[in-house]
Amino acid sequence: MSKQEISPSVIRRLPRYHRFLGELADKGTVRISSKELSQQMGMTASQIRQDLNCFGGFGQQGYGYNVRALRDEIGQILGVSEHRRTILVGLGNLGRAIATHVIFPQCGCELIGLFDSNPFVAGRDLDGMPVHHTDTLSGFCHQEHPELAVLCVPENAAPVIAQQLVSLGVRAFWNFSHGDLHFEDPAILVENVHLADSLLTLTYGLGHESSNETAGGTADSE
Amino acid sequence: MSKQEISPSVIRRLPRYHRFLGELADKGTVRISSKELSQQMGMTASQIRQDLNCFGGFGQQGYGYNVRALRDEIGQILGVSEHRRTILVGLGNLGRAIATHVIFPQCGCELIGLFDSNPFVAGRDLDGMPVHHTDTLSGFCHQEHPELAVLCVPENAAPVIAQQLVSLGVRAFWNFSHGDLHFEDPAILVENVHLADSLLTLTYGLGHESSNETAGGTADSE
DNA sequence: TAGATTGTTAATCGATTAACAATC
DNA sequence: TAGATTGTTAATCGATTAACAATC
Repeated sequence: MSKQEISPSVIRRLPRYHRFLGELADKGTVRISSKELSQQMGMTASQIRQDLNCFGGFGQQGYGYNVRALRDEIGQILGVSEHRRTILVGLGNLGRAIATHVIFPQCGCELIGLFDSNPFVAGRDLDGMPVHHTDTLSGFCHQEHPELAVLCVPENAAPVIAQQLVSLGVRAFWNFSHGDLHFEDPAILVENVHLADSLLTLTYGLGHESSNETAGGTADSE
Repeated sequence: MSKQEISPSVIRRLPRYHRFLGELADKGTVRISSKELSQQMGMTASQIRQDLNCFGGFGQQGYGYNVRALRDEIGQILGVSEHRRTILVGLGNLGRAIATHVIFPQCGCELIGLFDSNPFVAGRDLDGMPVHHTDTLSGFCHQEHPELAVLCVPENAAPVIAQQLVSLGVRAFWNFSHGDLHFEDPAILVENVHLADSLLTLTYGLGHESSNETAGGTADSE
């Protein structure tokens, strides 16, 4: 119960634990030690135990961890069983892909509305869900009270729409628009996703790979 | 010239510097001090200077940095002007969105081939680029020598295709398939992207936001 | 020259790893 | 009980911040 400021580094590792444990559970693995898990995940057993103990003693000495129970505990912490009311704004290539590819319910999110400012897109369906026009955002939010918004709009539109949504009660943004979103109010959560940034770390790595044989070969990327 | 093992933390910040400086340059800003930039980016001036000095003295005492020159230097380091021969495998929702949404040339990548195992997808076009069948990967690679592959295939297919591609000379993977890719050989670079992981950090934040007023409000997410 | 701001060293902070006593 | 493995403290390591001399 006593939540004592978990570090961001730990939080960012939780989804990965959840994923690995889910796959182990699916494979029928019942128990696992921090050592085994660490080898499979490519990290130290110490770190796993340290991380998990931020939240409580999920293991049992001499035995290890129950895979399914641990997965569920972490799922609980992440909130995968919640039903966060979520809207998605901007149904270009990326927006459509996010809407159909990301399994929102598995992340504790319920996609309750899709929006686009293009009248040729609004009015149509996407996978059976109607796409509304952005002009109707205000009315929709007053009725439906979404708390999370996925932004797949152009860079210049993002801050404006985000600001409007904040005034309509949205408290968290998953932002795919180019350009970082930021709010003074620390209660408004923002997760800026920049796919190109991720690609650039690869090209950086390739660029310096030709100057090989030189350094100690510590070029691992995960 | 003397490359002395840049830390991953620094490397991951480079694309963001590049982005901000690009926008400043577009706005016509000629010079900027580490202090000004730090305020705009939400970080310390110390960190900026420390980061940049891993690569050399790009600034000038008493003046600051020339925006355009610095942007170009960082672009150079990241390799944005390269022409890495790149293929994309898997043209489902996500694959199509990546192919059309990510501006590969801006990341130093040249998309030279699209592949899918579905015969109804292969043979068609995507934005004027032909989609080949995965069966033709081997022949294609022997001729075209791609060095980077974007994987948007299902989880179970990813390791198999990746292994095949490594044997065909591919040295870097931008992996969007569920499940992490990993190679023993440290010369093979992998960047695993898990969009759901990113979303889960938001839902985690929301989940604990109700227990507000308690902690010191250090809930910033960037 | 005086003012500003870098490049760089030193101090601090946080995160990771190692070690081991507790305990199943 | 003996063996295994956790929970947790202490040691190490790396990354961030602060400070300041160098210099434009």
